[in-house]
Amino acid sequence: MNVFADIRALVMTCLDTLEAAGTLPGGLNRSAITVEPPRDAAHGDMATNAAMVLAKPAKMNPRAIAEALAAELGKDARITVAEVAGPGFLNMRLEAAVWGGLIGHVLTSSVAYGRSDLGKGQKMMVEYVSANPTGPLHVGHTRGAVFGDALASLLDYAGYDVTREYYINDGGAQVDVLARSVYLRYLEAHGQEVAFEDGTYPGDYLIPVGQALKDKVGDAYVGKGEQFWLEDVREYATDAMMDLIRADLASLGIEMDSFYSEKSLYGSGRIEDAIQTLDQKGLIYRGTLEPPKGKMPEDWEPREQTLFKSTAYGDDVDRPVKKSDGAWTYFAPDIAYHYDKVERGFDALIDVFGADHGGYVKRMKAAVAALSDEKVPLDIKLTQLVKLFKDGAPFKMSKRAGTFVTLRDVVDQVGSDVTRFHMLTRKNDAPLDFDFDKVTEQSKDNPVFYVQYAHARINSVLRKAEVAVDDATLAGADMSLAAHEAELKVAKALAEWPRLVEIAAKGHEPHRIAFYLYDLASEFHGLWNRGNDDTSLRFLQEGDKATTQAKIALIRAVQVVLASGLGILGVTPAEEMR
RNA sequence: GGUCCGUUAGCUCAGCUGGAUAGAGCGCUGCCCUCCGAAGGCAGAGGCCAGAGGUUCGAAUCCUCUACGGACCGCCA
Repeated sequence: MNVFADIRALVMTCLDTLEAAGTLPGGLNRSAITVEPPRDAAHGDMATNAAMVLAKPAKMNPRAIAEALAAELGKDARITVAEVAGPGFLNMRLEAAVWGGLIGHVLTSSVAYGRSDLGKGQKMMVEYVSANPTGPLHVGHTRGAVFGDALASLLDYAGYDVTREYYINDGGAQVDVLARSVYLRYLEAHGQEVAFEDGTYPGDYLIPVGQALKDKVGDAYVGKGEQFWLEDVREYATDAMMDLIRADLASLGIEMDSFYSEKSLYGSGRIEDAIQTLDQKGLIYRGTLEPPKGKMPEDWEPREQTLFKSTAYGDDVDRPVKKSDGAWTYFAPDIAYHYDKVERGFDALIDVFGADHGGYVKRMKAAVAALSDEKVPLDIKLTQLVKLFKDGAPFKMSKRAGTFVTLRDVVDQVGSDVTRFHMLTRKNDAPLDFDFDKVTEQSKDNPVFYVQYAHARINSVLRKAEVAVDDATLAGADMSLAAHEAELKVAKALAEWPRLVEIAAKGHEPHRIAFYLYDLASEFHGLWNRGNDDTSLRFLQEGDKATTQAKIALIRAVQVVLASGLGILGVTPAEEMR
């Protein structure tokens, strides 16, 4: 049940009637007609722009259309007032019973209230994290992980068939570096002195990996050249790193549906296939790129390469798929990987990258557009930097100084719920401040706490109530007993939930959920506070079971929606505050 | 030099894809709370939506240019 959609449908019906009566010409495009909450609640419960949208194509005065439409809408039992305002807005007030009915509906639907069939079961892939398997995840990855996971849940809630995937970059030179680094730790485990030169990973996290390798193979690799051990150690080490990463993700409650190995593409013919497919479309050629404008790299010299004509799909320059020595660039397996996504039958793709990958957006979109004949849309969401603060002062990360902050450091300090919620209180493309002290503060300033507190507070009322508080009973409560203007305001906030889910899902913007939850919590706390002055607004009305039940039904409905929203964000609703 | 992102109250940020008098929290100012629901509550001040053009019934939102801040910019992943 979506009250806004219901009323929009009613507007459509009324327009049909007007057309049939000859008041309006037929065949007008109605797609731009919206039914929304007005910015100022004093204008009513809902407003439609129908008259203004239709005025031009109908060659009629918007106010004339609005007045005819208002008369028609007024005939519906749900509408108490429909009046024309300003240039042709149509403001409507709804019968209190509509809001009361909504509460019953929320309680019988539970988490299904707000679910949408917007996605119509379309297959959608969200690729996220995809960090190189060379070490534990750090703070930057954390934001991408949380964002991607919440986005996936949101799309699932909005009716898409979602697959969560991690692309393992295990095919490039960085995993050779990893293997060499682990080998050094392996020698160390055998009691040798080793030096970590530039270009190796000196992190402590590889010590147990070197030890485990020793336990597994003994001294088989000691004193041997790379040709004997590199491949084995590489595989062993990347597996170990992926175990580490999986555990990191699990600490945030993230579980991928699948992991896709870049390495598996090499030698399988898939890269060749993908490039050949582009070639057949006339998009592959041999050529030499112009030098980059502005700052010229010192060792730049023109070289002929195999290029993808990404400019045919909006990129700024064509991109190399083969290096001058004939080996694939990193871009080639990426193309093959995305081709594979298309071939697996996904209707739409989303990639979540860190902002430092912003330069690859156009070429990746170009590749997918070319490979899917522009049938499969690819949206790329970039997550901006996380700025860490401790005691109010910026906290600089440095590998060298040992102040490198991992995902695990953050989760261990503030917990998964706080981390996840806070990371979603900002748009993905705006930088985010993360203050270790502020995010755990128990005050109204902290949205995480404020939303959780609302949920817990409702629990506390439910515990104290001396009436039946199961949802089935509450759903049957006489809501006319909780129809004070302040209470209707809360019900109206609940009515916006399904609409908000669709808006957030369409825009791929999970942060909207977090902001909505804050607003809803704020409505609830506001109602609670009014009960301090006006005892008739308190939820527990001694000696009046029917009224108490109606009031509890209202706040229990709030709790249902809070729980649904928190569920999308991957945050556990708090049962009580410590 | 180019591309992408950002610029909204003193500060940190929302703004429902073009709607009415642009919102929230913090901070500030003034009231209220010392028994029953204050890990606070109520009210107020505070804005040329970076700037300039354009598009139309209507622009913080769309287009162009400019300024400032950030990220990235053959053959590293």
